[in-house]
Amino acid sequence: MKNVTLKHLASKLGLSVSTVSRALTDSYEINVETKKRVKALAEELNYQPNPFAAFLRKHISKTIALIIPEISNNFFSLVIKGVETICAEKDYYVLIYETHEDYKKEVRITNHLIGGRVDGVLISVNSESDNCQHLQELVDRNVKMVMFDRVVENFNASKVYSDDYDSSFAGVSHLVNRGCKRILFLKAGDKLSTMHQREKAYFDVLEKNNLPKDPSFVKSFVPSKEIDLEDLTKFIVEKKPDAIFCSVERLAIGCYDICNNLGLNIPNDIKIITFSCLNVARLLNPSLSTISQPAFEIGKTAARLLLDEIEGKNLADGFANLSLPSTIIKRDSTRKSL
Amino acid sequence: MKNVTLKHLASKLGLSVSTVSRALTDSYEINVETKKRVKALAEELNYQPNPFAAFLRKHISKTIALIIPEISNNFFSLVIKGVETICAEKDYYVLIYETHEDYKKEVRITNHLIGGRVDGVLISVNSESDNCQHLQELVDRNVKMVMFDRVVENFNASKVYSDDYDSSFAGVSHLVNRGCKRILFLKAGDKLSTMHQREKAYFDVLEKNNLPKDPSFVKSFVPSKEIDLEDLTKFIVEKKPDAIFCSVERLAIGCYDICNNLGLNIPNDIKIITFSCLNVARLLNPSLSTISQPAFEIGKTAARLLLDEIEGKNLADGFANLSLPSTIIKRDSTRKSL
DNA sequence: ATGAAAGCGCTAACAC
DNA sequence: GTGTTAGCGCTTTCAT
Repeated sequence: MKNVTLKHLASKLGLSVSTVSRALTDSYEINVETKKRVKALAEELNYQPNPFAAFLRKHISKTIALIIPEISNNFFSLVIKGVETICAEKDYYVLIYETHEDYKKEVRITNHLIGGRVDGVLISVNSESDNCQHLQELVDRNVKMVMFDRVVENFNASKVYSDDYDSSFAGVSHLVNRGCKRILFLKAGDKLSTMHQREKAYFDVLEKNNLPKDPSFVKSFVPSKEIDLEDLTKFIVEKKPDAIFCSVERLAIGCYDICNNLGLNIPNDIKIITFSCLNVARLLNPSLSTISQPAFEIGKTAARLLLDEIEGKNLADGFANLSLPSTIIKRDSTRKSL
Repeated sequence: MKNVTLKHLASKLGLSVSTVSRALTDSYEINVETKKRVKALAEELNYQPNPFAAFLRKHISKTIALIIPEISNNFFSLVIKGVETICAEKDYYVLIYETHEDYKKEVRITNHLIGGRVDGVLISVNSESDNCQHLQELVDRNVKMVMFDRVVENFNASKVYSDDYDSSFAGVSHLVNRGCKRILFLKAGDKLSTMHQREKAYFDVLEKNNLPKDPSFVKSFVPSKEIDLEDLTKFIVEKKPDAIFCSVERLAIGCYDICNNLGLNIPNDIKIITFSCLNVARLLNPSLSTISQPAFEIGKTAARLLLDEIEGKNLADGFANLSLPSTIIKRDSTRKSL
């Protein structure tokens, strides 16, 4: 069975291609009866317009790209869900790309998008680079862009992120309130503004509470690599922390494993809190205290901003800059020690 | 900045469009020097071919669709990763669609794909329907298809799934070996062959061990809905099981919560084993025994089959039918009772 | 109210 | 080797 085209419909109906096209788009100039006939046959043969041909004329693909570091990650898969929700409503299609935290892959992807494959891009940048030329080029070629979560501070685009500073401040303060004095901060990457915010909050809490601010208590991990558990174990043994503030879920999971190995009791020996959207955090042993970013909302908000921009419903005053609140949930991993 | 087209390049170089096109595809008929000049300029201006125009000529989009019930699900997000891995290698692009277990959405999606948007489709069908006309229509219009995990038995397409019967048999046998006699089976949906396999294995184990085969010990949940915890609680209270065999992770999580509420100890009062790809299963309280399907492998294998089919590297003998082995991991939730 | 024809950017058959 | 031309399926002037 061949695909049904306008031409087919036209010849079957004894009409011209252009009439059929107009009938299907409900043009006011077309006779009501004709419209009915056309639509009936289109329905019957299940005519589906060829999106590529339409694009070539209109330069609108009704497709956006979603560029993220990793799909199998609770945070990002919730973001995807949010994006899909909005795009489905507005009949946009979503192309998902993974960078695996690799700058080169990110460049390859954005180059690929230059050809005019998509109307816009939602991106959470990789954590390894601060060079944004490839992003600028996309924007220059009129591909709309909205950044989310991992945003580039000095880049001209709308941005949606979470309240990294405030929620980190609350998280570390919670540890201090539980009596912790030797708090490690485990970072994922050095270049992201999100990480800078979290680190700043960490030190500010220490300062506010007159606790020593020791830079050697901060350790940075390369997000694209497996966590080096041996290395982390050494670090923990050496620093003898009474708490760990993790900036990503994977680090907290690693800490759980290490504490189990070392026979350290959570929370009596060490308390742990982490950024995470893990839905079974309450069922862990012990249940894990989390700072949960509003991933689904971030996805929805970023998608809405992007589609508005694509459709010209632009904000009068330049770019949006939205911070959405995270939720801090205190569970047993930061319970008072016995 | 306008997008760079072949026309631009051609006029800048004083060549015809077709020469430029051929130079870029490394046609043997083009002068080496010319090729160099063309490629240099293309590089300089970062020329990216318009994929829509190319498609319109060649009817090859180098894009496939991946249709799954849910993205934020450990199993499916690993499948996505597998698919992406293969497709990235071969320079194919992946369009991800979610059905949310909704038959109508699935039809809407497949209709959308009829227009010629993709060269092929990877699908894990929704669990609510047994009508495959919409899938047949896609295939009829020459869109290649490979089914994975949730396959339709009597549909003509290559299929990749896991060893549902064998792994279920092993899982239920494990419970019986631990001394369990009142084992509940919690199903997700009634229409999928995967569920039939799992159910058959469940009853076969009971029969083999001369345990009563009581159909009222099987309960079916609608996968698209939130689990009704009250209802499930009643069921557990009424049946007084000593073990629960869950066919999806969400059900096991629900059981954990219920046992916590009822003050039932896992594994002493009730043992639990479930199909799941949860990577923190070992850290739950108690650690959760799982049957883990090879999600990443399933994704890779299905993608390979599909791309081969698209590129005409067809299997001589019709369709592939591959079953990949799951891994059963025995943890504390099925530990011997004290 | 309908049709004819041009053109989106690209490829490929056919000249020369 | 390179240019000319037609056409993929669609939308959109411009005619009628």
